[in-house]
Amino acid sequence: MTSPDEQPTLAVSTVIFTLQPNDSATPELRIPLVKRIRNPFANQWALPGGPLAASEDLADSASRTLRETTGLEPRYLEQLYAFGDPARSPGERVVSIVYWALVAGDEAAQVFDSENVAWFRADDLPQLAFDHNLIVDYALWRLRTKLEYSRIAHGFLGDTFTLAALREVYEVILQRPIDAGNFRRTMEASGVIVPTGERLTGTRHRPPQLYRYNAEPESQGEFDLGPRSRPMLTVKETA
Amino acid sequence: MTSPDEQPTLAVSTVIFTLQPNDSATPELRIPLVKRIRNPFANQWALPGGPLAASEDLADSASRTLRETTGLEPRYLEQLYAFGDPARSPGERVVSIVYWALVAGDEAAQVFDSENVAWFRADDLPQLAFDHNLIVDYALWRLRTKLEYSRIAHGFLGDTFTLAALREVYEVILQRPIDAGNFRRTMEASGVIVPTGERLTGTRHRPPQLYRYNAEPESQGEFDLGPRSRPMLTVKETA
DNA sequence: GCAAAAGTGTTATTCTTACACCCATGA
DNA sequence: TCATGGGTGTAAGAATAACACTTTTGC
Repeated sequence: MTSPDEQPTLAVSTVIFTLQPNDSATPELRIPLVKRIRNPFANQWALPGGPLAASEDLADSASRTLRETTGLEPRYLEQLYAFGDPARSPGERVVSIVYWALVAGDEAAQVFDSENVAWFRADDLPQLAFDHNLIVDYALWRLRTKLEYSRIAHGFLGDTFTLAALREVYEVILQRPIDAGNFRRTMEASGVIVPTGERLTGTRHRPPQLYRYNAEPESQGEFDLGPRSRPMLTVKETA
Repeated sequence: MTSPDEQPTLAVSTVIFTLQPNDSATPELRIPLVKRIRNPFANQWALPGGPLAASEDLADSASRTLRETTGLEPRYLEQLYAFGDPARSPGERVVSIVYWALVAGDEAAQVFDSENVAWFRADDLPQLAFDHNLIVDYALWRLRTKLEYSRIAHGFLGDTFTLAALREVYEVILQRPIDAGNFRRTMEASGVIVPTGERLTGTRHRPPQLYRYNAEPESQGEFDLGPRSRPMLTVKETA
């Protein structure tokens, strides 16, 4: 065990969500995990992360981990929780500050799938190292909760998207069907999305309008823990 | 500055809220601050807190700080945020994990008001050490936001209370009047409170019913980050 | 009786939800 | 023309909000 007066180690980990296209009609919510190569929990899967560099901001550390694991930039990034139970890591006191992030599904397709990095279905994880199962469950709860009152869903999508695609994000994450007509009206009234004027062709039905996320605020009453180096890394919303 | 490979220091601080009875009719939202006795920021006011002890849980550390500062036990305690900007503490890298807490107003009256601890109105603080003004603002935002959808208001009150007292908590924190009739119906329908059968006498009007907080769950869909040593220290609600 | 707050009733309005139905396109 | 979602209309029901009114106490 740790000697009594030793300083706890500080680590930053990230729960990275993506919606990956699938053979079955609906996409799946997936997260990337890395295989540990040393003890404790050698050979078990764990959240990507690592010790905090001496002069690195917390969000930057999460962002870097995300980039190193997936090769992608987060479309949404927010601090989740600090986990500090003295018994959560055998042999050493580790306090983990955990972030959660969204990346666009089409970009994430199969990037960086190596021996040591793999994507798992969020609702069907193996036994993970440390308390990481609990952490993912909490992140999932947070994602679902926040999706209902906030404007983060577009974080799973590209720059433009149809209303059907946006609705599908909600349906997959919340695991329930949503009335298409009501969804359209609610979204349009909220001002969160703006029609681009373009339409998506090539479908075998009426070509749907494409929308873009509305960067203008109306910032839903969120508290902005800025300033940060990049606007992407505030608590609330991304550019 | 810090040498590049030095481990950051970990501290735990707490924003402690109370509603203190006042000469003017309405109570005031106040928080205790401690005067720093050493650099950096010597002689400036700061949030109570300190370095994390080697085998102490994060919430326990917050709870201990609270007890040492106010002599009280928290009626509600929740993690707020981890602040880790590399520049937030001159000369040394400090990551602070901040909790926020509610204590009952009548208990907090004037306890531990010494040379080095004083209670300040939450909306009228002096310039604080570090980034503590930002932290308090965030905690205030969180308190106000959470009060609207959660069942934490009784954390400011004693074991039993009148509906008028509970409503006053909402009115003072949210800074707007609330319809007494609608408030009564909403609260009673929610099942959050239960009449004790007792009435409060000694007023110069009709004696109001006393209520007690309903410990039974209906746990508003909160995620319980337990187990902890004491139920008080979960993320959601207290016993 | 009067003041003051407790407690109840009632209605207008807004928000939510369900679902019917027409529209535009590819095949 | 048919199948398939895109997109619009509408009405019932629930939740919210505003406010009038009755009740019970102390003085």
